Amino acid sequence: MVQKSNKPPSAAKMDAPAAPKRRGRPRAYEPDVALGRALDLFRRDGFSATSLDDLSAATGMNRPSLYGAFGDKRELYIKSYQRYRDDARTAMVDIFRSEAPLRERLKRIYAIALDIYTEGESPRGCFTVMTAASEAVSDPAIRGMVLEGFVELDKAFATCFGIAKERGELPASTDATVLAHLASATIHTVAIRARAQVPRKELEAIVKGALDVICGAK
Amino acid sequence: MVQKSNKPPSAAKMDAPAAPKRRGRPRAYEPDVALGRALDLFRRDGFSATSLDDLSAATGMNRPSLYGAFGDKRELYIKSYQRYRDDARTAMVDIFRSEAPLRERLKRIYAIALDIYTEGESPRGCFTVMTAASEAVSDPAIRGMVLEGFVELDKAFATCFGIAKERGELPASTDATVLAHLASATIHTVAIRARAQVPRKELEAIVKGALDVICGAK
DNA sequence: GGAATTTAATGCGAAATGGTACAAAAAAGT
DNA sequence: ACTTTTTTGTACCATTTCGCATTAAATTCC
Repeated sequence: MVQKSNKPPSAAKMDAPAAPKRRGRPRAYEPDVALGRALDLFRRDGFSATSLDDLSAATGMNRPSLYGAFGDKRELYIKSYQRYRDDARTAMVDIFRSEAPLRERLKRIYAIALDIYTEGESPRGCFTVMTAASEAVSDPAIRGMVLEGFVELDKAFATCFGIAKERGELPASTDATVLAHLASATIHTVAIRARAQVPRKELEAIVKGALDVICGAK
Repeated sequence: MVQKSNKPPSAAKMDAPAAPKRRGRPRAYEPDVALGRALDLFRRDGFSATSLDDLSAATGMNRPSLYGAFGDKRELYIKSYQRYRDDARTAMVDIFRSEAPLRERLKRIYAIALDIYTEGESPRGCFTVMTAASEAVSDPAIRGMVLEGFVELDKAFATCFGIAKERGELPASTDATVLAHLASATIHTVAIRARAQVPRKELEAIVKGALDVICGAK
């Protein structure tokens, strides 16, 4: 029941608040790394195929601690999904805002997406797609998060293309929303294919083809 | 435990082989409609959230009968998936082969896809996407089927675009494979979004935009 | 009508599941 | 030293899960 911290907490607070001197017995786990482990499991097996025993083993926390720290299985799933989204967002937001030319920005976005989708050996893929496909979508709160994820990505791409239009990188006649949907579709198709373990080379080829159509053949 | 046959078996043998006079007690279920019900359940809840009790209730067959007819849960899932694919294929194959102009053919293909993805009220979506996202992809046989589904769709689109090129509907410089991947990506993105209950109108708008890019704005 | 055969129906059982009660442990406050 | 507070660890409970063994029913063949 001990947590080996090989993977650093992605949202590690660099400014440790100087040990707030909590009152009772100290925690034997670090919430950040525990949540990361839970996320890995949920991502591999989905919501209902992941048992609390599995989660307990993976996080190094026993069941009651898990419960106390994150709530029940559903809440833990939601928190895992939020964490996943936060990580993905922080990995991409700088690139979306960068000054680089359009094609370069898009290339970097897709490179990061492929990193996320293909890391590790067992089926990974995209948690949003996993969640959408799960029975958990019948939960309105979870479905809301998924929808939010879709529009967030669509918007990011849309503003990206809007800026490119202003810069003259795209003809003035182009519809930024349409291109954004195509760009999201490309994200989605590689996400699903990655889940089925299509090799990264093929995914990169699909991305390249999409970029040729979107930005104009290089 | 009785099967109400409101939904006709999609693969109904029109030529009933004149009652082959089976030997023992007659079946109380019709395998085709039972498989259809199982398919509906798996599609709604995924593999592991669907219990044999659920399946038994939905099919009107008790557990041992289910077992005898289709094998264990995994086999039933696989057969459901095969059935889904067969239905989808037969719904689309004629359109892929039709003589209609490119854009018309594509419009019909996507219309059928949206029919499949949005029918019913509870989350439906695409079984291939569901399966890919499920923990079942770690099963090599199932993963194989999913991959097969991807290439089948890619190929169908690719030959579609190849023919369009020969007909002069597309510039000779277009890469049929690249467009095929884009067309598949559009299928995938609407499949996922449909699962999250994005209204059909929005899905149709996404499809229209993609068609404008693929075939040239109308 | 009776044997053979195929299916239905009941229900059992071992394991797993999500969740919790409760006592022991480890720290800080007094 | 002793109380208070927080967390851990064990064990448990009720329910669900998958799979099967067994018996009862319905039909054909002889």
